[in-house]
Amino acid sequence: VPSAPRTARERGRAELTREILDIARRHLADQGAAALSLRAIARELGMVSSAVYRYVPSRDDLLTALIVEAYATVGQAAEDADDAAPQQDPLARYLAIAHATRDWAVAHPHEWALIFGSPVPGYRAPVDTIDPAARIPLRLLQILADSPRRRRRTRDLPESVAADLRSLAEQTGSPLDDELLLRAVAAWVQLVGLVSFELFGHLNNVIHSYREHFDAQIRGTAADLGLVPRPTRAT
Amino acid sequence: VPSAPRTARERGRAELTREILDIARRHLADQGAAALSLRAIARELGMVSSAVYRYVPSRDDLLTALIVEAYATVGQAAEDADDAAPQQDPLARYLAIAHATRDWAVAHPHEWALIFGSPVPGYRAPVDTIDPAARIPLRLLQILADSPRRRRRTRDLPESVAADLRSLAEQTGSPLDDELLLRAVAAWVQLVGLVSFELFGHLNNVIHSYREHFDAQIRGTAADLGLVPRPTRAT
DNA sequence: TGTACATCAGTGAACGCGCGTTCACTGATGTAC
DNA sequence: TGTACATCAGTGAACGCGCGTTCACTGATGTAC
Repeated sequence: VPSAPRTARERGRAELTREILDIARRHLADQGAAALSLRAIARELGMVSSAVYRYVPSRDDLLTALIVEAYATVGQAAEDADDAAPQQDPLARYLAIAHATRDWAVAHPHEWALIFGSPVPGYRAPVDTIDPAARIPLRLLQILADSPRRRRRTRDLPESVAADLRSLAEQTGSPLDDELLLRAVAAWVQLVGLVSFELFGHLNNVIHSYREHFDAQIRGTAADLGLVPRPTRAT
Repeated sequence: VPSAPRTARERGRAELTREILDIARRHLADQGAAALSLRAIARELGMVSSAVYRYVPSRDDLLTALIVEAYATVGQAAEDADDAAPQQDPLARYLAIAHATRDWAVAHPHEWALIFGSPVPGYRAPVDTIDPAARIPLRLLQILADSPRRRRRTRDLPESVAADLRSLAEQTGSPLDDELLLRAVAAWVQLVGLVSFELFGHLNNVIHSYREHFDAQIRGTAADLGLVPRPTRAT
């Protein structure tokens, strides 16, 4: 962990590094990941293309940084929305996370495609992306854990699936039973799937009120998960 | 509709056209859509690159053909599986379609990514892709329509969502009510979402028994949809 | 059946464009004595 | 405070690669009389 930059060199380096990331982020947002090019970034900086290599080891590393950043920002948006919701109202929290995620995606479609679309050809996600990618699903698990649970009939799951779910529970310290864990995974898949369907055009000509449809679907799942709204008291 | 080819020229043309599509399909399967190149195809054919333009108007048209083909083959696989299932058993039909879809995707990951991943940059899907893309979801609607329905409490949906669903019912001639239509859309999103999560690596380190997990999730949704297994009679 | 003409497949060259990455270098900035 | 040396940012040229698409052309195949 380096301390605050001192020398002019260090300050310049920090600033240029930031600037490169800014430009890369903008190019990604405008054109998508495939169009991301170190030469284009250099051009915009008024530098020669090889100079960028003083700041970025390779195009793949830059892409990795953008992926991590995308996961981090959408995760942050979701967490902020969750924190701003009434903590005793699991339904409100669930809706807050879902809508914050969708709102971010609608505002940053190429970033969304980068992290949830088809993997970039020839690119393999490094370990750094695992933790930031887990932020939203972890919150979903927490909401379920914080929420009052009614007993439900548990199905018989194959041993292999139950093992995967037990291991998930251990890794996340979740108190949920297999049935709820399975539904939690489904909820996460649904959240991402709904947003991707919208952004990738798979609901063209079918759904027009995207936000309302999304809301209805998410509420349906919340009900299936047993998340109930806090009782409103009449005044 | 041209009749069966007669002249040597026509036969040659038909064969080469087929060959180009074969090679394109193979390149797509091996390397993904981004790596698809007319020059590479020409090279493999032992032709000069410009010759390919006698058979294919442009790279985008070739890509469109591959997209349509991918939708058609996965749709066909799903329909075949449905047709092979006992028609009076909606659960069996639902499972058959789901697994056929997943099996195809696992066998053709790049094709799957082409149709359900992020849209290819700079490419806009033409109208030709709409019909083939609708085959599987249409089957899902049919299964639900063919299946005995129990009354369920319908939620209050916003007018805009209800309108979208009514219009969907009209376009598909479906007798389902809003609640079931909404759940049918959710089921379709889930099916694609689960497969994409598996193929795109979003369940890495979480789920290992993909097939069993998929099966469990699909069965859960089938139960929520009210699809019941046909009662087995003891012999 | 034979000839004149039209069709069309495939060639070869070119246009114009882009990219990631390496490497020897100059000159400015920073550091140690 | 001043000098010698080390560090490092940015240059410019190059390597080696790829792509889609157009266009004038030759020569083979097909067709109409």
